[in-house]
Amino acid sequence: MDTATTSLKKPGGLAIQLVHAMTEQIRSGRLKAGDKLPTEAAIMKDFGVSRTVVREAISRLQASGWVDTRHGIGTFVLHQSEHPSFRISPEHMGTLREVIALLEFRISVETEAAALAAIRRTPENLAELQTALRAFHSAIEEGRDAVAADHQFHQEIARATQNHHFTDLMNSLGAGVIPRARISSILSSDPERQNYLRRVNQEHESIYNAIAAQDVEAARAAMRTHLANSRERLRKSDPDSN
Amino acid sequence: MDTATTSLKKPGGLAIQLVHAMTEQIRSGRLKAGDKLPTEAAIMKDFGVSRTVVREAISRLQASGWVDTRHGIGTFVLHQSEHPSFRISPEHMGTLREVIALLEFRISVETEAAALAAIRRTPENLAELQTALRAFHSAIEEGRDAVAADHQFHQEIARATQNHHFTDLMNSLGAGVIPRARISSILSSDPERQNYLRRVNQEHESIYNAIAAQDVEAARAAMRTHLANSRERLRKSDPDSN
DNA sequence: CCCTTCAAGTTGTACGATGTCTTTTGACTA
DNA sequence: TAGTCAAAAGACATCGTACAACTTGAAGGG
Repeated sequence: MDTATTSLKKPGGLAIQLVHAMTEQIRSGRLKAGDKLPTEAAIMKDFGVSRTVVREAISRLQASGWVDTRHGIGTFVLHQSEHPSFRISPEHMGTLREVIALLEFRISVETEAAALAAIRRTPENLAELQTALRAFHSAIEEGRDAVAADHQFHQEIARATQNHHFTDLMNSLGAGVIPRARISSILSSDPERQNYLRRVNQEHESIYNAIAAQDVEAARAAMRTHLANSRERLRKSDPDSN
Repeated sequence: MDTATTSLKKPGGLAIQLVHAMTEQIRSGRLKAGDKLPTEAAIMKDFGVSRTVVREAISRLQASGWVDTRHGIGTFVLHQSEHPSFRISPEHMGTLREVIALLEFRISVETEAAALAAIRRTPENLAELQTALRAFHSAIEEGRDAVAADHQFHQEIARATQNHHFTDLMNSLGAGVIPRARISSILSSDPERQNYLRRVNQEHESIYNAIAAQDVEAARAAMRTHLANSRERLRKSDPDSN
């Protein structure tokens, strides 16, 4: 009952097969970078499938970066450039020096994110920020872990920029990069730890207030202060490392 | 107001917009891993688009690894890997708005990178920067493609920070994000293009001089000026986009 | 109670029609 | 003759309908 007219079986659907067929044509060199693909109508006839399938296949090729389609002109093969992915691996966070380097990197991204957030934050963003702020505060007072709320706060600032690159980056960093998660063992005594976290909370509130007031420079400064303070607190906790 | 009035604006195609809307729902947590997406019919109604658009959007989400569809059952959100890698997918570079968003992100990273480079650059870094600068200059004068040299310059600044996170990020962005690669078709006339590139070269030299002089604030300002100018040049080339 | 069959729901594919964008062409004007 | 602009043609974008394939779960018969 298998209409094995052409060849292979049915891995998934016609669109998938078509994607494979076309990527193979590109890989093999029959279609070089810059070449124009046949029109959708031509592909329909060549492979004996409907326009729906052709369009879905091309759509996937676009999503994968193989081709680029221009309205009213055609679809073209792109130069296959490698886009190595950027990721923070936990193995790189072994030394204090590495944690500080990451903090330095976060300063660059998050100070600007705070500035943009101050301009563009929506009322919804403010509400989410306040939620994270409250969660952080109650976590401190009740002695619970505040790392998740901390990360949530920073992530919501990224979202308030309305620029998904900031969100994506914060997302890729994850909650594991919150330095406090690592030094909780250093600050052993409970009062000292609470005092430390209250200072952090205060810095968060300063950031929030600047964003709420749409004060760009204040937001930038408050975020830089916050992260720079984090860096110094780390340095102080282990002076012989640097 | 969550129903049909979730209407969207102009950029790209409806499918792209739908992809963004859905990825945002996943990112924000409204759709968690394992959740079932609404049926295609429901999405059609929610967003007021045809099934063609819905299917194309879902197809792209599949290609990007966000969701998985099972015939006769539905589409489900996949659990993202714990440390999602940060990656600029060509899918996101389709519209001018997206290119500008990326430029905005680069401003945040590279202004700080320039500042750090001004402090920490080694003589070797300076030599590499000058090499890139010369390559850029000669490429302009000889009418060759200057994109590679441009990217090289920015990458070398990242390296001069002595913080591998900046290098890694610039590496992941790749040369494909140099806006000029996309607007070369816009600036068709050769004199106009050369004039444009000479301005860029001049801005690069300002950055280099500040870094060479170890003037932190000047480096920061020069880089911000350079990227902000790039953004404005883009905006001017297509004013109705914003 | 188990097995079969069927119905409903959902995704997969096909086809035709219309809208929009770009390039080309050709008539019209200076 | 040369330049300009509008119409036409080619190609992608979106829409709507119809039907096929697949899964699940419930009804029905043994």
